[in-house]
Amino acid sequence: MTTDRRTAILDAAERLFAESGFDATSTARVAAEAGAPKGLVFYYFPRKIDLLLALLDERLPAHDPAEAATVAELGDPAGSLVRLDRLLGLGEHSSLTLRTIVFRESGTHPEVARRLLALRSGLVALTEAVLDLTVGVVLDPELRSQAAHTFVAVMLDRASTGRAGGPAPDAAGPARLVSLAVQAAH
Amino acid sequence: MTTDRRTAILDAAERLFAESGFDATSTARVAAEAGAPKGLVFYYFPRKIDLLLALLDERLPAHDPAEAATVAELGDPAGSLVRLDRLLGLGEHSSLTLRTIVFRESGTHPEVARRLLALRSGLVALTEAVLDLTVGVVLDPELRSQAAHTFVAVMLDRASTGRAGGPAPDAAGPARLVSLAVQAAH
Amino acid sequence: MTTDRRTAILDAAERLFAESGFDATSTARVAAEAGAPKGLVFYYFPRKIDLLLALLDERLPAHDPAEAATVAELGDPAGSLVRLDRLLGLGEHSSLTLRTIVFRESGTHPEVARRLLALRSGLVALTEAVLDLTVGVVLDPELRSQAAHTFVAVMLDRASTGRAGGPAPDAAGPARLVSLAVQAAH
Amino acid sequence: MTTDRRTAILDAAERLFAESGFDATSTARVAAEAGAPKGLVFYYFPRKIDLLLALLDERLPAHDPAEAATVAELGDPAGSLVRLDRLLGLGEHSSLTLRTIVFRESGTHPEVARRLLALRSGLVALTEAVLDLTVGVVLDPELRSQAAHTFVAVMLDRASTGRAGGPAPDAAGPARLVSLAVQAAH
DNA sequence: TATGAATGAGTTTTCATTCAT
DNA sequence: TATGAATGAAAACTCATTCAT
Repeated sequence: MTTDRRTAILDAAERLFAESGFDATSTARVAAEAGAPKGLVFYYFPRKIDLLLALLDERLPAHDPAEAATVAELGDPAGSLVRLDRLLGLGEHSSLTLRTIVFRESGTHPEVARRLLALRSGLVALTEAVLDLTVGVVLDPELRSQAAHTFVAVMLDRASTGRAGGPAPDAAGPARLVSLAVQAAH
Repeated sequence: MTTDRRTAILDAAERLFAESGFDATSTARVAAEAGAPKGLVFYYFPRKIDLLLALLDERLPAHDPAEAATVAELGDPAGSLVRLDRLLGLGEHSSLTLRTIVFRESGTHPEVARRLLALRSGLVALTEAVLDLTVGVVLDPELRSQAAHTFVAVMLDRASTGRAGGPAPDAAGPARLVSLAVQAAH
Repeated sequence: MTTDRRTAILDAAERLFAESGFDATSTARVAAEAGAPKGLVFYYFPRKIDLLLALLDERLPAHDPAEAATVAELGDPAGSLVRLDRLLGLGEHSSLTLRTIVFRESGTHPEVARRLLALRSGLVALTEAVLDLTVGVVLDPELRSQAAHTFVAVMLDRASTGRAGGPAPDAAGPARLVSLAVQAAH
Repeated sequence: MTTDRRTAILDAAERLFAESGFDATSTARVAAEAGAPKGLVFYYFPRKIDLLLALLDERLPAHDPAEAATVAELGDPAGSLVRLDRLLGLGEHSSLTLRTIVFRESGTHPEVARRLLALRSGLVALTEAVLDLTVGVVLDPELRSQAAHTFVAVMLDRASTGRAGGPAPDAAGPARLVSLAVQAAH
C-alpha cells in the first residue's frame, strides 16, 4: 500500500515529528525514512511547515457535536465522559503524538495555533453536549462551560504528561470529578 | 543591575526560548539580545542545552507543601485554590513562559522532561495539602488525588492555551468545580 | 487566439524574463504563467536557453535601411530622428523589455551577445541612412558614424534607465543634439 | 596583502560577478576563488546580495562636481570631455565590470537600481559643470542638460557594448558631437 | 574573564531536466 | 502532441562550537 509516495512521506513525517519534534527533524530524514528522494518531499509539500499542516488537516479528526448522542447515557455523566474520551481516541498513541506536535509548534506557527484553538473549542462543544444529555436537569450555562473546559483541559494535558515519561492518566478521574460537581449543583 | 552579564544572557535566553522555542533560537541571537559577545555565551554555558538547564534550575521555583497553610481557609476550598494559584504565580507571565519552554522541550530533552514531572508532582502535593486544610472532613485519598491532578492539569494547561492566542482562562472556574466535587462527596 | 500553447509559453517567458531576469525565472513559473503543464515547455523548448533564443529570433524585429525613406524629411534631421525612434517602437514597452533581456543576458550567453551586436549595427545603419536623407550636404563619414552611434547608444540606453525607475527620456533631446552637431559641421 | 580575508572575498566576487553575472555566480564559487571557507562569506555578508552592495558602496567611486575644474579647458569642450572620461576611469576594465553588474541587477534589486540612478545623476551633474567651464557663453539650461545626458548615456552604454564583444568605443566621438552641438547654439 | 573571527557540517529549498504514459 | 510525477545536484543560508588572543 505504500505505492502512494505522498502517504509514505506523511507517515514518515508523523512518526519523526512525534519522536523528535518538528524543528529537530530534517526534511532529509523524512525523505530517507519514507524511502523517497529529497526532492519529492518538496514536490508535494513546498515548505517544511506544509508537511505539518497537511498532517493536521488530514489526520486530526474534526469533532461533530452530534457524536454526543452515541456515548451519552442519561444519569451516568461519568461513564459517558469516559466513553466520549474513548470514542475520540484522545488517549490513543497516534492522536497523542499529533497533538504533542500541535502543542509544541503552536507557539511558533500561527497556522498551527489556529488549529489547536479550533480543536479545543470543538472538544468543549462536544463535552457540553454530552453533559446536557446525561444530567437530567438544565445546567447553569456557566457551570456547564467550566465543567467542559476543565474536562477538555485535562484530556489535552495528557499529551504533555505522556511525553514527559510519567504515567498516562486515564479519563476516569476527571470524569468522576466533573460528574460529581455537576450533579452537586442539582 | 545588569552588570551581571551572565544574568543578562539568561534573561535573553528566557525571553527568546519562550517566544520562538529552544531549537529555533540561535545562540547568536541570545548573545545579541543580551548585548554580549557570542563567545561569552559559550564561556558561561559550554553547550546550548546548558542555557536551558540553567534556566530551569535557577528560575523554576520549587514548591513547598508548607505553603498550603498560607492560603487555605477552612470551608472555602474554591477561594483557597484561587489564592494558591495566585501565590504560585502560575498565571504570571514569567512563570508561563518558562513553563511553555518546559512543555515544548520535554519531549526532546530527557533532562527537561524530568523537571516537568517534578514540577507537576510538587504542585499536586501542594494542592492536596490545600484541600485537606479547607475541607472539613477527611477526604477519600483517591478523590483527593483526582481533584488535585485535575486542578493542576488545568492550571498547567493554560501555558498552551495562552500561547495559542486564546483567552487566558483564570483559576476561578476549575477551583469552583473542584470545590463542588469535593464537597459533594461529603 | 491563445489556442496556440507555444505562443502562450513564449508570451509568459517574455514577460517574466523582462521582469525578473532569465536566471531568476524558473521554467516552472513560465509554465504556470502560461497555463501550460511543465512538460510542455520542454516539449517545445528542450533547454531553457532555447526559450530565450526563440524569443530573440521571433520577436526582435530586424531593421531594414530602406525604412529610412519613410521617416526622413529633408531639412529636418531632428524631427526625422524622432520619427525613426517612433517607427522602430524603441520606446515601446514590448521592445524595451526584450532589449532589457538582451542587455542583461548578453554577458552570460554568447548567442545572445551576437544578437545584441547585430541589433545595434542594424540600428546604426538605419540612423546613418536617415541622416543622409535629411541633411542636404554630403556628411563626413566619420562624423556621420559618430552621430549615428551616439543616437543609437542613447536610444538603447533607455532600457537600462527605464528599468532603474528613473524617468524614461524621450528621443527629442538627443535628436536635437545630433541634429545641431551635424548641421554645425556644414 | 591578502591577509584581509574580507577583501579577498570581495575581490573574488567582483571578478566572478563581472565574468558570469550575479545570479550565475554561486557563493560557494566566490569562497573557493577567495580561498576562504563557505561560512566566512556569510559571516561578512549575511545575504548574497550584500556582497554586491558592498562592492558598489566601497568600490564605485562617488563623483564630485568639483572635479570638473581639473579637466575643463575654456574653448575646448571636446578635449575636456575626453579628459573627464579618462579622469573618471569610466572606460577602465574594473569600473566597466562593476557597472555591467549594476546594469544587469538593477532590474531585479531595488537597492542596486537606486545606486545606478545616483551614479548617473552624479555623472550628469559633473558633465554639466564641465560644459559650463568650457563653453564661453551661458548655455541654455535645457540644451546643457540634453548634452550632458547624451554624453553620459553613451559613456555608460559602453558597458553593454563591451560585454557583447564589440569594439569598445572611445569617448572622442561623442565628445566631439556634443561639443559641436553646444557650440553651434552659440 | 572576554572576544569575535573562523569553520564546516547540516538545513531548507530550488530547479532544469527526464520519462513513462 | 501532452502530462505531471520523479530526481538529484546544487543553491543560499544557518549555526553550534572552537580557539587564538
